[in-house]
Amino acid sequence: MTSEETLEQFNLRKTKIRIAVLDSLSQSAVAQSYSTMQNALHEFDRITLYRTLLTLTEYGLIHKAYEENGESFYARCFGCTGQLHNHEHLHLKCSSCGGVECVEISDQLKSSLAQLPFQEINISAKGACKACASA
Amino acid sequence: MTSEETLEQFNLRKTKIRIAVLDSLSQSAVAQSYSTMQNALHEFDRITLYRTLLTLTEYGLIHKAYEENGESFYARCFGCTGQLHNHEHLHLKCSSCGGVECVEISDQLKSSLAQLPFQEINISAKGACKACASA
DNA sequence: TAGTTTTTGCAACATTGTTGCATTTGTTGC
DNA sequence: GCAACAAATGCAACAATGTTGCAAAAACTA
Ligand SMILES: [Mn+2]
Ligand SMILES: [Mn+2]
Ligand SMILES: [Zn+2]
Ligand SMILES: [Zn+2]
Repeated sequence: MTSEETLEQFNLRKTKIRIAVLDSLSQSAVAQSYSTMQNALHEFDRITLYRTLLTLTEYGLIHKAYEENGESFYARCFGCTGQLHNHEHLHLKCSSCGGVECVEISDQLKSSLAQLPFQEINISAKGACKACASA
Repeated sequence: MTSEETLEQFNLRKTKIRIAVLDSLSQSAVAQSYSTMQNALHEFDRITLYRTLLTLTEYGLIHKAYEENGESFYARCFGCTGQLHNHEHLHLKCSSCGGVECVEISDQLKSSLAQLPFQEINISAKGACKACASA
């Protein structure tokens, strides 16, 4: 599904920056930092980017995968809603390249997490990302 | 063990702000935000607080329990080192009062986490904290 | 207590978060 | 396509935090 179709489906106006952000995150294998996106989308105002990220997060189209020292990383969501955000994966911050990626987790871990009486459970970890581990 | 004794044990100089920070976090049942600590310790410079938190974190005496929208919460560590930080608990951000607390996790979840090939695994969740849930 | 090392306080700057408001853009009905 | 309306954008403005350099002060050691 294209980014335009996705926005339509969620009754969101199809604006340039929303399409650009969704396109960018959909094509990216890793999460993107706010500053990276700001550089890539420098034709847009940073406040507009800020509000775009808020809106897309609110509607469950993207999620903040990681935040450390004021640096936030965003990734495309698949099957999330604004209400329920229990990602069935963890967020790995690579100690080598600094990148952030979403990593699948075991069924055992999933079921352990499912028993917790909380919402928006988020696991983050540090280690070598796929690219750096295989290099 | 007093904060002074702890600092001594780690070969850290016993400065006023380090003692104050350790005292404050040791007595607190919940994690404290940077701004809360800054207000409480307003007799110290904020950069000094910033560096104090860095140092105490580096030595494994405290840990950043939660960070969101640039707001960081710190809590006392028990049995951590600067190297190994796999907390066997999760960090709950209360949707009601906004506080952050460290919450024990099940043995099953612990063992699931132990199988992950990563370091510094951190689980955060949102929900009602102990105080707000019982109110 | 004197000398050495570390820490602090302050200046300085960058980045990000956040809101208000006028202008522009997207959508809908004609 | 065009007008009208609602929503989003761009810009100003400000607060908060992150980060480094450096001189003065404090902590430690002999
Ligand atoms: Mn993710
Ligand atoms: Mn904790
Ligand atoms: Zn990597
Ligand atoms: Zn609470």
